[in-house]
Amino acid sequence: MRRSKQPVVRNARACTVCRAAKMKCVGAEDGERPCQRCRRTNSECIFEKHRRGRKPGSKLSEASKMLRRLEKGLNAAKLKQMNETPTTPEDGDRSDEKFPAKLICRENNSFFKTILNPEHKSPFQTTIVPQAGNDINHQQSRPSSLVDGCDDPITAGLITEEKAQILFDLIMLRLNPFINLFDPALHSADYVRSKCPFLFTTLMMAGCKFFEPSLYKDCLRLAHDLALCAFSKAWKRIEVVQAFACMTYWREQEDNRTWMYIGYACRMAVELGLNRYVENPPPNETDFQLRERRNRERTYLVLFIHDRSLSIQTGRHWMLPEDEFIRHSDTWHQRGSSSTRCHDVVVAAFAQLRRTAAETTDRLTGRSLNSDGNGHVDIDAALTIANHKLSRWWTTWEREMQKAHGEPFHFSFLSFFQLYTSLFLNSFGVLDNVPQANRTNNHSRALLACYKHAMSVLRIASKDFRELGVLQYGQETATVMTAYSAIFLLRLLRSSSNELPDGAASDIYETIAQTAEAYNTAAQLSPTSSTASYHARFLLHLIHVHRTRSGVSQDRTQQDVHLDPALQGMPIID
DNA sequence: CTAGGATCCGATAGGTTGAT
DNA sequence: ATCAACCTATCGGATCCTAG
Repeated sequence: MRRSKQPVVRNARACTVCRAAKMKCVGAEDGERPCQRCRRTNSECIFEKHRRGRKPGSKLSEASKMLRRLEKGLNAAKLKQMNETPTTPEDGDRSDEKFPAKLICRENNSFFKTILNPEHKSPFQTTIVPQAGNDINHQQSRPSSLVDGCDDPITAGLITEEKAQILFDLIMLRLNPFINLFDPALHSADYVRSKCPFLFTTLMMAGCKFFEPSLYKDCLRLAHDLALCAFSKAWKRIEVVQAFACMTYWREQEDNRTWMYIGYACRMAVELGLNRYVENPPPNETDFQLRERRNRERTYLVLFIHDRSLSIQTGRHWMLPEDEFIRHSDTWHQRGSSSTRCHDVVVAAFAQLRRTAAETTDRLTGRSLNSDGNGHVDIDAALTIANHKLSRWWTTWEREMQKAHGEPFHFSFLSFFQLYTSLFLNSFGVLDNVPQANRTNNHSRALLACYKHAMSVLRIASKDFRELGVLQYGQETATVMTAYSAIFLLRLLRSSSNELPDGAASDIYETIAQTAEAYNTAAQLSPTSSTASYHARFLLHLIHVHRTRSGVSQDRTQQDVHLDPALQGMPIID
C-alpha cells in the first residue's frame, strides 16, 4: 500500500471509540483534549495501554508450531524431546515472592503443582490440531442432544430425565452460589440440554460429584469426551464457553488443564463478542431476550474474574483486558429486569475487586504507567491507596448486597474474597529479605494487616462456610485461598514472630487446624470428591512440617519435605 | 523471526435532506 | 412519492507494530 512509502510518524494510538469504529483517531495528540470523534459524539475519550506482541504461552502459536513441525517431518523427534523436558514455569525473574503459586509451590511442591501448574501438555494438544485456515463459521448452531457420536448422561442411560431435573436444582442451589454463572430462571435442565449437551454433561458431572457419587466417574468421562469433541469440531457458542469454565471449577487434582480450558474459553468469549457493551438495551427486548443477553454478559464477567484470579495465583499475564464493558460493570447488577439478584451483585462486586487488585499489582510490580518512570515503586503509597479502595469496596458492596436481600452466605462470600485480596496485596509490603532492624512502621503495618486478613480468611472457611454446610462445594479458587493464607501465616511465624501479637503462634496453629477439620467434615459429605480431604491433610501437614522445623526435633526434616499429603493415603498427625 | 493485536483505508449500507 | 446528493456508521482486510 502507499503508506509504506514514507515512515508515517503517526501516534500509533487510537482511543477506544476510534478503535471500535476502526477509524483514524485525530485531535487528541496532546493527551488533554478528546479526539475529534469523541468530541463530536460527546463520548469519553479513553486511551488504553496497547496489548500488542505475542502473549506468553499462546496455545495457538503452540498449535501452529506443531503443525509446521509435523509438516517438516520433525514430529517424532520433537515429541520425544517434549516428553523429556520437565515442565517449568518459565518466568523465574519477576517479583518471585508474591504470586501464590510460587509461594505454595515452594512450601509444598507436590500438592499444588498439579492444581496450579500451568504447562502440562494435554492429550488434546498432540492429538487434535486445529485446522488452521479452514472455515470456522459453519459449525455455529450445533449441538443437539446426541452429536457426533457423543452421549450426554441421559442418552448414555446413566441418568433419567427426572433425576437430571433434581440434580439440576441441587446444582443451582448449592454450586451456582460459588460460581454465579447461571440464572436459574433461564437455565433449566431442558434449556441447557437443548442448547448444548457439552454444558449439560459438564453440569451433570459436577452435580454427580457431590450428590450422586456413583455416577461421577462415568459422567466425568462423558464430559471429557465432549470437551474433546468441542475442540475438534470447533464448536463456538456461549454454552461451550460456560462448559469449559465449569470443567475447571471442581476438577480433580490430577487434571491439570485449567489454563488450557480457561484460555480457550476466554478466546471464544471474545470471538463471540460476549463483552459487547450496550449502553441502552433495545426498547422492545423481551424478558427472555434480556435474560439471554445478561447471560452473555455475566459469562464474560465471570470469565474476567476467573482470568484475573488465575493471573494473580500464578503470576501469569491475564488474557481478558479491562475493556469498555468491564469499565461499566460496577452497575451491571442493577441493569437486570426487576429485582436485583444477589448472584449478580457478587459478579459485579468481584469484577471491581479484580480491577483494584490488577491495578495495584501493576503498580506494585512496576508494570503500571503510574510508577515514576525510574523503575522505583512506592509500595507504601500503592498499598495505602489499595487499602483505601478495598475498604470502600466493602462499604459499597455490603450495601448493595443488603439492597438485594443477600443471605449470610453472600456476605461471608464477599468478605472472603475481599480479605484474601487484601492479604495478597499487603503481602507486597512484607519483605522477608529486609533485616528486622531496618524494617519500618509501614512494614509492620502491612505485616499485621496480612496476619489479620489471613486469619479471617481461614475463619470464614472454617466457621461461616462450615456452619452453612457449603465448604465442600467451593470451587478450586477457594481452596487455593485458604492454602495461601495458611502458608503465609506460617511464614510470618517463622520470619517475624516477634512482630506478631502475643499468642499468635497458637492462634495460627489452632485456626489452621480448625480449617483442616472443617475440610475434613466437608470431605465426609461428598465421599467421591477427594479435593476436600486432600486439602485437610495438606493443611495439617503444613503445621506438622512447621512445628518440626522450628521445634525440637530436626532429624526428620529431610523426610518431611518429601511427604506429600496428596499422594500418601495416611493422616499425617494423630 | 513470528504470532497476533492495533491501526485505519476504503467499500458499502443506511439515514437525512432538499429538489422534483 | 421518488430520486440524487450528501453524511455517517460499520466492518473486511491490508498493513503496521511489538513482545516473546
